[in-house]
Amino acid sequence: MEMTWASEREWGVTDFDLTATMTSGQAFRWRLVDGGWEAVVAGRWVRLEQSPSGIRAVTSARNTEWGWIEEYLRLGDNLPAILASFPDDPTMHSARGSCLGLRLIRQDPWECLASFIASSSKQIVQIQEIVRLLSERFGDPVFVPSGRLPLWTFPSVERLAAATEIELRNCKLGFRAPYLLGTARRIVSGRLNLTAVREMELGVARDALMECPGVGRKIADCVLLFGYGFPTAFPVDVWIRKALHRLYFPRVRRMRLARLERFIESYFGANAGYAQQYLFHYVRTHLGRQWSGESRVSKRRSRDPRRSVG
DNA sequence: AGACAGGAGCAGT
DNA sequence: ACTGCTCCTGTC
Repeated sequence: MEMTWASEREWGVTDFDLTATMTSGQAFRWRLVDGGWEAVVAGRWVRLEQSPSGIRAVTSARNTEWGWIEEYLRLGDNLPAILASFPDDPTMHSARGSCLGLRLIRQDPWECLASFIASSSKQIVQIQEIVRLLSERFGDPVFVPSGRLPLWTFPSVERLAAATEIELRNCKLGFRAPYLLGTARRIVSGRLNLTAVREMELGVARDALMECPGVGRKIADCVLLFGYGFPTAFPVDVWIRKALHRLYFPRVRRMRLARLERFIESYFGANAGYAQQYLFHYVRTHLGRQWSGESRVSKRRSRDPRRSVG
C-alpha cells in the first residue's frame, strides 16, 4: 500500500514490549492489525510496530511533531532503573523475569476514567466493546489510511454529559450507565477539575476522583496510575489482592484490605505502580489458570458448606 | 442452568 | 468498620 502522505518515526528503545503493554489491561483501544498495534491517540490515528532496533510509529497525516506519542508511551522512563528499584524478593524477581519490556503508558485522564468506570466487573473484551461503541456513537471521525476500518476519537466529556442514560445503556454499560453519566456531568459542571488533579498530592487526588459516582478506590487508583502517572498509585483488584495474599502472607487465613494497604505503602517503594503492573502481568500469564479454578470451588463451598466436591 | 466477572453503593449490623 | 446483596449482560 502506498502511503506517501503518512509520516513515520522510529525510537531506539529496545526494552519496550508493545504486545505485553497493549494487552496488559491498562488501555482498551489498541487493535492488532497485520503485526502492528493501531489506535487513536490525541485525536490521531497511529500504528506502532516493534522492530529489532526499537519502536516505529506511523501516522495517517503529515506530522513533524511527535511529543504527543512520546509522552503517551512514556519513552523517557528509565526502565532498568525502575526495575532495579523493585523489592529484592523471589516474587518480584519472577515478575520482572516474566516480561522484560512491559511498560506503563500515560493515557488521557478522561478517557482513562471513563474506561475504568465501564470496567467494573467486566472482562477486557467487554470493556473494549463498550469503549468502541461509545467512540463510534459519540466520538468524532478520525482520518485513517485507506483499507483501514473507520475510527473515532474517544467522546468528549461534554458529548457524553449530553447523552441520555438510555443511550449509554445501549453501549452495553448496564448499571454503569448512570455512573458514567454522573461523572461526565460532574466534570462539565466544574465540581471535578481533571486538570487540577494532576497537581494534587496522591491522597487528595484519589479523594477527588472518588467523589464521582461509580469510582471507588480501585478505579481511582487505575486513573491515577494509567492516566496521570502517579508513580505510587497501586490499584488493588481481586487478582492483585489474591496474589499479594498468597505470595507474601501465605499463613494468614483472612487478609484484610487495610493491612494489605499498609504493606503496599511500606514495601513497594518509589515505583510501586510499575511493580503492581509487573505483578499483575506475572499473575495473569503464569499463575492465573491454576488460581481461577480454586476460587470458584472455595466460593461455592463457603456458600453451602454441606456440598462436597467430587 | 446458574455462577461468575479485573467493582461500587447501599443497607444492615 | 465489616459483611452481604444488588446492580446489566455476556460467557463458560
